[in-house]
This record gives sequence, structure tokens and C-alpha cells, in this order.
Amino acid sequence: MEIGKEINSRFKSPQQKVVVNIRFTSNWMSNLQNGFMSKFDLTMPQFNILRILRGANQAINVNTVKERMIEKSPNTTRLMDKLIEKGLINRIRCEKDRRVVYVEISMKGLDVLSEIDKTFDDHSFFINKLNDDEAETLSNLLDKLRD
Amino acid sequence: MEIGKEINSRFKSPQQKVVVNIRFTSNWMSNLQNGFMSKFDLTMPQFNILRILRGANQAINVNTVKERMIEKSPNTTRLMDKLIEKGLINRIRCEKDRRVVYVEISMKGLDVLSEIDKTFDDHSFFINKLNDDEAETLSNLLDKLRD
DNA sequence: CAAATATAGTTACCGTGGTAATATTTACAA
DNA sequence: TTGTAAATATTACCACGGTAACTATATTTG
Repeated sequence: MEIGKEINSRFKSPQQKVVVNIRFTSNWMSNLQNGFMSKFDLTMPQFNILRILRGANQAINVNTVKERMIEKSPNTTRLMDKLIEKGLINRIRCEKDRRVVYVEISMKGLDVLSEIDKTFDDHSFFINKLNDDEAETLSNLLDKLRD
Repeated sequence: MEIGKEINSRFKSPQQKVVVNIRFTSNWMSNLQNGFMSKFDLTMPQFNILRILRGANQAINVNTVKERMIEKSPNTTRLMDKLIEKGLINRIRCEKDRRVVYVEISMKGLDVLSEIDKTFDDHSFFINKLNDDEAETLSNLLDKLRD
């Protein structure tokens, strides 16, 4: 569907249209993703933290997790609070530097992830409309826009 | 800056990368926009409602405003609450159908908008890195992705 | 007409993101 | 060494988006 029809408005320029379209598309993706994740009692940000921790293959501190996330800052702590409540990750205080807190994914967390893996795939899940070249072009244009 | 460097991770496919990139870019734009708007004690969603009401050229009901927004639903009411507090819009109950509430932009609201107009432009504000063709291509790819 | 249904708008609840302020702890430098 | 600055994580506060419940009113229908 074309963006101009979905939100009832006209655009003065391709640049203006693309700004709205990016926001609209981002929103559209989030809705799809969250809808999928809700089946596992997770949200996308929570899922992303789990994936980061699995990818780390070891306990890493909160700052490192932050750096690997799209959205930074205090939310990391709060998201991890939720994951701890669900028993999907563990917090470990560092003894050497008592400011530092390490986090690791738990067995239960790994189980949940592997369950999700069976049906979830970032690109095949809902992005099957673009081929490799188109996806590359899109990414490059986004990079250029932010340059 | 290339997306892969900003968030420390690798991507399995162009499709996976583009999903993250869209979200990242959308976020990046929101930050810029909100930073700009804060000078006028407004947020982007509030600004959008003001623009919709100015564009309408008359009092319109809440539902119509909703339809013209990117994000739908109850937030419209809450956003309008804030705008009313600031005296930028007026609420008017419909006498014929007492369920309906009309909203219009106030003089003060128009003043604020015209003040913003002096320096704000959706595309020239921060989107000056893409030419018309590139912006069109980007929009078309986003449309195709959501198809 | 009366009851059921639909519509417009609002409110509640939850989860999120962002800035700034706050310990707490460590590192550094006069 | 001791006072100041920096780093780490957390918390508080505010604004947003989404689903669902709710209120009030209007419409439909039996």
C-alpha cells in the first residue's frame, strides 16, 4: 500500500514523504514484531537483550549490553528487571569493581530463545518482499540520509 | 555513518540489516525532531496535531484528527489535553450529536505554528542528504517492504 | 416503544524511550 | 593523602503508543 493513501495527507516533496514513511514503516514493523513476541510473553526490546546475551557467550556488564542496543540508556536496567522477574537472565555483582554489574542469560532464557528460533527470523518473518539488492539499496539510502 | 558500526553487531542478511536500520533511522529522526520542537515547548505528536488542525481550516471532530495521524487511537485525546492546557487548541461539543467533540486550532496555536514555520521544514531541516530521486526510491522500497 | 447494538470519545493499564538527578565506587591529581 | 573528577548503574519524572474497558449518546430493530 502506498503511504500517501494510508495517512490522509499529501506531501510537498519526496524528502518530506520519506520522513513520514520511515516512521510509518518502523511503527508497522514494531507492531508485527511485538504481536509475534507476545506469544512468548516477551517484547522486542526484551528479546533483543536476550539475543545480545546469548551472542556474548558469557556474562557481560550492563554497559556492554547498552552499547549493543539500538536504544540506549536507563531502559536497559528496567528491561533487565523484567527479564530477571521471569527468570530469563541473572545479575552478578563484580567483586573487583563493585560499581559493575554483570548479566548473563539463564538456561530458561536459552530455552525460550531456541523456542522462538523455530519460527522467528528477522528477515523471513515479515520481510520477504525485498530481494538482497533492494534491501541493500534501502539500507544504503538510510545511511546516506543520516550522513 | 554505517549502521553496522553504530550498533556493534553483524547481520546475517541485507534483509535483517534493513529491519534494524529502519528502526534506528526512525529513532534518529525522532530525536532530532523532538530536540527541535522542545524549543517551542512542543513534542512532534503535538506539533502534528496542530498542523492537521491548521490544514483543516475549520473545527473537525476527534475521529477525523485520528485518521490523519500516523499513530491512531486514544493518544489523540491525551495529546489534545496537553494542547488545550497550553491554550493552543479549543474543544467544542457538538450540539446535534452530543457524542461528538470538535477541535480547532486557536489564535495562539496559529502563532506558534507560524513561528515554527520560520525555521522548520520537514525535509530541509535534517533531510538534505538525499536528492529527489533517492528520496523517491527510498519511499518506494519502504512501500514494497510493507506490501 | 424497548432492548440490543453501534459509535464517539475517554480513561486505565501496561510497556516503552529520553533527560536528568542520584548513589556508589573508583581513579586521578595537587 | 585527600579532595575532586569520572565511571557504573539505578531511579525519578515525563511523554509516548497500544489494547482493552468504560461512559455517554445515538441508531437500529424486534
